[in-house]
Amino acid sequence: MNPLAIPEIVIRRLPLYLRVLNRLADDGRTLTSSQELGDTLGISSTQIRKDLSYFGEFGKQGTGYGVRYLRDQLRQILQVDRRWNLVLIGAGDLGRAILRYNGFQEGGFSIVAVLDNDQEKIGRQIGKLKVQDVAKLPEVIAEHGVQIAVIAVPASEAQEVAEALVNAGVNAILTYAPITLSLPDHIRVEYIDPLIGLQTMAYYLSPGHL
Amino acid sequence: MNPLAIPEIVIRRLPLYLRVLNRLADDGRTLTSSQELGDTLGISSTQIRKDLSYFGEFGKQGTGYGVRYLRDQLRQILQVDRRWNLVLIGAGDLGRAILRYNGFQEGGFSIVAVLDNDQEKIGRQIGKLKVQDVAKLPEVIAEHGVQIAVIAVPASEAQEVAEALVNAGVNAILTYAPITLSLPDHIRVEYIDPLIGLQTMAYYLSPGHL
DNA sequence: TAGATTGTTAATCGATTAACAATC
DNA sequence: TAGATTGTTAATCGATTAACAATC
Repeated sequence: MNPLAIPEIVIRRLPLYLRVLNRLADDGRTLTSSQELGDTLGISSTQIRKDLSYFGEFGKQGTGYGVRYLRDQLRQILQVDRRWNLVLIGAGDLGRAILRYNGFQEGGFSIVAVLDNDQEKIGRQIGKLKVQDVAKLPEVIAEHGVQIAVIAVPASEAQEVAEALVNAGVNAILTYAPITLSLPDHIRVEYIDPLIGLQTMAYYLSPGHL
Repeated sequence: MNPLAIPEIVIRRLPLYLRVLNRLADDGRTLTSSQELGDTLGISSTQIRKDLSYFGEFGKQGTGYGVRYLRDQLRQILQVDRRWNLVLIGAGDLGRAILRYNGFQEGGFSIVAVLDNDQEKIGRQIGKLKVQDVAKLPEVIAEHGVQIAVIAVPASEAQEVAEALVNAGVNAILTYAPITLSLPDHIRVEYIDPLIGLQTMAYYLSPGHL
């Protein structure tokens, strides 16, 4: 293995740090510390300093971190100091909610197209986008240089959609369908599944755990 | 610490196992193995057997696991062999998407009320539920014996809503707002934040990582 | 019986944290 | 200077996995 490889669990915490830094910057704060970041997130300050140390030295002893500076550095590290074009598959309620959520935009991602296979939905306007036929997938992907797709279709269709996306050249997928996708190893997949959290909480809410 | 305490990371995998078992049962399968479950989820078979061993012995050597039996056992362990009543705060696009998603229902959770603070939305019908004034929170929680709430309001309102929920007696929260909630330690909180996954993937999509 | 698969132990691997020198 | 906080090392802690006896 690459001796410089950074643990994925570290990479996964960087967006959390970035989220807090964005918030601090919005609040007009100029300085922060690993202590403050950790308290906000429920993480130890040591862990935050250790995580950051994989990438460089961003703070000043006795002073802490410049909020904007650290934010910009994290954006660079995560490659969200530029814009990623996304396609969204599925124009149902969930798809619409995703389209109206500003967070993607603010986080560095632009949804440039929404596609569906339902003739009823194709052609409808949602915000600034018109729902396109999923058959147009290859053209849309090529046209916008899309590398990341978002799946918001029923579980029963997700695998098929995912394969079409991969065939069209996408190499990362964020899926809301509660099903494990079976795809080539080099395709990155992230799952959003609210049931995991709910069922985990249910376990801890049972009498023996409270 | 309790020497019998089971690592949370183990608890968090059980819903994944349950999801696959539900699927296998729907497909009419009667037997499975740790190998098959692991292959489906991208987890080692050893880890699955080890995880299950915290709770008992559910399989037969040489044969594997009965799909329905293991599914029922996991439901019992996770306490989703019964129904949990949820309240949903926020009747925007996301709230509506959550209400129409069957997965909660199938996973053991029933959304029994939806509340909002927007006079425009209060009184509207969404599916079987009428949007109620968030001021009614305490009564609604008491009436339905709600222990778990789902937050689908903008980030700027999430902390306030969370505090109201805790005051009304809720002790677990699933939140879609991209903000870390500051709440008493005994309150369980689960976060759904699509940006974490997207930004993690962006990191790995950069030229040096592909 | 032979083959398959579980449940479990012990070893390995990897992540977190305590401690502290450096230094602003 | 005194106080605060970083960056880093080494120790600790915890999770994963390899190996295998048990047994269906």
